Amino acid sequence: MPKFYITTAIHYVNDDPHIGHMYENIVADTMARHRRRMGDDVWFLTGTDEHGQKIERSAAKEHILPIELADRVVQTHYDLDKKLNVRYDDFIRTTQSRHRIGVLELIRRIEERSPGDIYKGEHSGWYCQTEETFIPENQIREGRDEAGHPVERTTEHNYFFKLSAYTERLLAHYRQHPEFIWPPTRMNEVVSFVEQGLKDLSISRTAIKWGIPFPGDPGHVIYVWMDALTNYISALGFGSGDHQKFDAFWPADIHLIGKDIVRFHAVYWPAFLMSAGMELPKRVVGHGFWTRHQQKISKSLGNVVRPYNIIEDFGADALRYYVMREMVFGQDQDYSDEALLERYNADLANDLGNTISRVIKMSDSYFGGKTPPTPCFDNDLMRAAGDLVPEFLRSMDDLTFQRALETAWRLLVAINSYIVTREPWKRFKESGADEELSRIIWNTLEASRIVCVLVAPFMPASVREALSRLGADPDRIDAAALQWGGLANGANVRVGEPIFPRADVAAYIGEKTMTEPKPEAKSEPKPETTQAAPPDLNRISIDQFMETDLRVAEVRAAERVEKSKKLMKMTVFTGDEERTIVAGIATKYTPEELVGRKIVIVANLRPAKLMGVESNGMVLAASIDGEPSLLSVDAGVPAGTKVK
RNA sequence: CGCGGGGUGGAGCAGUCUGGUAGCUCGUUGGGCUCAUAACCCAAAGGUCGCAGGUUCAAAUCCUGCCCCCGCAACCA
Repeated sequence: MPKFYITTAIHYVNDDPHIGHMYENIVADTMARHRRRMGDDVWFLTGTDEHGQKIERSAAKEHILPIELADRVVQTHYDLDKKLNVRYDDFIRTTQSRHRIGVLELIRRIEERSPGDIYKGEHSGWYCQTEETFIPENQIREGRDEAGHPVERTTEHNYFFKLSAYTERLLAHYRQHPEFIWPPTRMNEVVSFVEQGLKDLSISRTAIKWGIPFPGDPGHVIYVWMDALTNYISALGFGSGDHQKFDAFWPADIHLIGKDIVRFHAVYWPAFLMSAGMELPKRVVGHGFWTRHQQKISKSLGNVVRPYNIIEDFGADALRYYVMREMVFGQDQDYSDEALLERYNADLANDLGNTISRVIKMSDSYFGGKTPPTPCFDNDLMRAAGDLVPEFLRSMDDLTFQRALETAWRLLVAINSYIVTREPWKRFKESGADEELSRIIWNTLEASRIVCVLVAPFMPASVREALSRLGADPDRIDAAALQWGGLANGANVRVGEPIFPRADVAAYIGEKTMTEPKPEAKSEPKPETTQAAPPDLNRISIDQFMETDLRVAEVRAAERVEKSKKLMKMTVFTGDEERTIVAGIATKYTPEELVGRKIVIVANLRPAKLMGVESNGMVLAASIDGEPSLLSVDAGVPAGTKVK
């Protein structure tokens, strides 16, 4: 029996899970379920990354231990996976002892197989605590890194991994295994990155305490990648007395990850493994991101999507179907409740649900609650299924899930078309439940059954229900069940409430976004579905506010900053002095309309250099989608007036 | 020369690697059906596949150049 080992990235426990985590686990689960039903011996691993400074600090902020924070967030992942019907075989936490054992064993093997690959060196540079990494000199500006996080000058003695020695070997591996990285665009990126030459990698830290102590040098902890990536083998018992699973399942068939961490999985990880003399994973698959209004989803933008309400109200399968059907696998995709519900209505309620309900109802009323007595092995639906099933399977192998589902839906269209052409209701009136009618109805049931079996990995719960209503065995979703003829004659069918009741999109969206509960709405008002929890309502004191020196200033001169798209350099008079302020308002305002204008500035802001120009303060402006609108005061207010 | 992703009927998107009648969903229009969840079926309208060259018997697809849009970063203190 072929084995299939699939992993997700381990999720960092500094935040509750969002659509990105859900998506990754849904994809992995779907693939795992599909391989399992096709007969593979499947092992599906997911888990959490729980070490590092960010966790250490978040925990400290809440006055709890890092492990307590991790325990709490891990629980939300457990709960969510359960809700989503994500059935993993194992869940690894990097704080577990089995993981520590695996990491230490990997290091031991590297030292044994490739002496010198791990060495102690000095690492000095700008360290960003938010990113938990040293930032190259050229990316530092005003004490901050490119993302605006503060950096601090740090020197430490670290252990390094001799990544530089693997440049050629990695490139050779990519050449020999063009399928190693998917999709191909990511492969190109990685190749060009490696071709520029690799630098050795720092693999330990002394500044961090929350991690696995470095073997033989407990002042160091093992740094993120050497720690985190190893989960894929430590979870299999690598380094422990019980390595049966490791022997059976390593190397991984698919590491499913976000496109942002392809580099680590396709460069660092194989290099570690080469150094340890171990087999490399077969494939690194980088999926795209969910966006919100074409924007990257991020905590700081406050547009994190957590469609808990959708799951609650429409079921996990609705979300599972949507993400698999809507996203072209590998690319980015915009999320919206509206799109999800439209898909839900069009595909699940109208097509899948309605068709099943339609054929069951006919079978029920024409054949006394049973599947018809006569099967049929020569008809259009059988031929359609015969064409579509292999096509579906090919798409699954190609990871084109969107196309696979489209293919399954073509069979639904064929069923509906078949029904309309045959007009069974007319036939029943004319000649009753004769053999011809039996064949017709059986064909529609059988074809529906096959659609269900096809999509079972995508919507496990709904398909079980549908199959049992159709009179089929809900557990039979394997490759053999895709053959025509699986439906028994004379089995009980069951008419029931719609599996996918139609959603009133406008009403639902309206209801969910209303702040005031509808007086007559029978369901309870809920917070807006896709918005993150409202921002912290931590109030500040008046004293804290007074620390901000807001005052009126008069613009004396203004000019655009050269080569800059949005920066305007202004000379403003603050009542006692003139100073230079740079602001990102050039998209909206011209220098001419600014001069003479009275604006409001933050006067006691630390200076900062923008495009080489030092700015001493900040102008206040409201901004709509990045379009600034300056705050101003009446002309009579003198410059320097305090604003509060 | 910053990195990346795009530009395909009204909207949202496949298809581009592996050239060969331009496809899907929604929407619109007309017709049909009444078994089904106001669902379903059929048909129609609607596209110079960003622009310009080139390769080819044949280009949305390959090559060259250009234009535009969107992320990210440089620059929203």
